[in-house]
Amino acid sequence: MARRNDHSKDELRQLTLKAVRDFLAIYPPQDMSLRKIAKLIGYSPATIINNFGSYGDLLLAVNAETLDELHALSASAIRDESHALDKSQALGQNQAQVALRKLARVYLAYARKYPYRWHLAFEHRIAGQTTLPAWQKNRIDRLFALFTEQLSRTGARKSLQELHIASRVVWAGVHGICLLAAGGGVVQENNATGEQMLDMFLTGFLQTYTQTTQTAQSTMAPVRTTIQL
Amino acid sequence: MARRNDHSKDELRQLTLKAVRDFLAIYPPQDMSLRKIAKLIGYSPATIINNFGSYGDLLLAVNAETLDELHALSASAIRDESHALDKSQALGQNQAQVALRKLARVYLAYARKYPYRWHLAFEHRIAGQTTLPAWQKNRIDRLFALFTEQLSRTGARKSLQELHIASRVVWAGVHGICLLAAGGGVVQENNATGEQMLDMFLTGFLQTYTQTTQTAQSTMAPVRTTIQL
DNA sequence: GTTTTTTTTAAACACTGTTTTATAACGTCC
DNA sequence: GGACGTTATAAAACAGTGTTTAAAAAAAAC
Repeated sequence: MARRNDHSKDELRQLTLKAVRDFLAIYPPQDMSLRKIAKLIGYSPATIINNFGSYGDLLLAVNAETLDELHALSASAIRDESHALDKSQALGQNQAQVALRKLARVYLAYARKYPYRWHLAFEHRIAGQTTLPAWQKNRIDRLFALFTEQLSRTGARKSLQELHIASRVVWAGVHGICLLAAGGGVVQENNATGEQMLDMFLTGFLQTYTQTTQTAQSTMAPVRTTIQL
Repeated sequence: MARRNDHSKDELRQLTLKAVRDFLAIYPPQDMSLRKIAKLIGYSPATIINNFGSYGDLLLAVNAETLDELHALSASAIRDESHALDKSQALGQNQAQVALRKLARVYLAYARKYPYRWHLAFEHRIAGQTTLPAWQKNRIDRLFALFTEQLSRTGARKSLQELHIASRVVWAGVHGICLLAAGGGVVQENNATGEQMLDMFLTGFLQTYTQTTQTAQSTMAPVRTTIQL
């Protein structure tokens, strides 16, 4: 009940975060609790709250780590394609497509290797928090930017708006496929491998995306603007 | 503390389910609790548990309703395209594509209209339950089947395996886009409308899917089979 | 050596889902 | 009609949750 000075404030932060990582390597998020983590690191629940603000903020900090790690892995995976000075435009276009495929693979591999942490980062909703803090939103945007960047290098002539939408579509597709392939959610898929699904998705999307011009794309009229249920 | 006989067993079930629906029309799932629902229907928490087995089973029952409703809306939305006796094969192929677009729109409209219930049905994981019961898995499969059925009518010559994968890809894409467009999750998108994203996704996918033959599809070699993190 | 500040926690609080136990009402039999 | 078993209901207890409060001990400042 008194100060121990075993660890500095930052050491204790890292210690806590590691405990959460270790826990989520074995057990799903819903089995985790503030008190269990406290017992794991040998401190009281109140100490963790003092350092992070709340249990929700602790989860937010873990998610920030996860997003950083995923971003770092993604950026490093496409560094070759991304940084190479293109000899020809055609080569650059191909490199962009290869890079997008690698991005997708990294996502899938990550979701498979750290399913609980991945799940927590993308699905968790802080209780009272209606909108997540800016520093967290920036991390999400940084992930989107990787897709946007490569899409802009495919050589397809698109408006900025279409590029923006396309990056969201690709991200959403990859994310949805990872949900199916990495399980953890309600829906789960065993017969089809994640790699097969990613390949089919990207092949289909990129083929049309790179060969359709801006106007031709928008002439594909929607069935109806909105559906009223 | 004694039997009241105000409602029959089944009436009480319906009463409880309606209370949950009403609650989730306003408040997110994480704000809901067994005790709040009990207070809402004027019964004790133990009564609900007696009728449903556990709080988790109650949520499962609500999710079953949600999946049934979504399936019914989907099936009814494509009934015209689906049941029309095709005069020509080309017409049938086009009808299939229109049907797939409608399916996607229904999903998006539903996710927007009932975001909390939609979210709960597809993301919620019952605490101790590692696999969900068969009657729930069947409901998911029935949703997939709607996509599979329409995809098989597009006229694309594919193997059963490819058809299976394609239906998962389309579902995953639609689901991912709904996650972005309907919010509720960590990631959220405001600049691009869900309709735009769905159109771009389906246009891209269907164009390649319907024009590529089985073998040509599989010649598109993957970058690497698996990525080691 | 005294005072102030900082770190830490035990205990209390208001919740949560679940189990146990008791009781009141119903249906059935005589 | 009265006794008996069954069924529905809930109050209370239980073990758990995140959070707040208050107190105490160690470190730092003077």
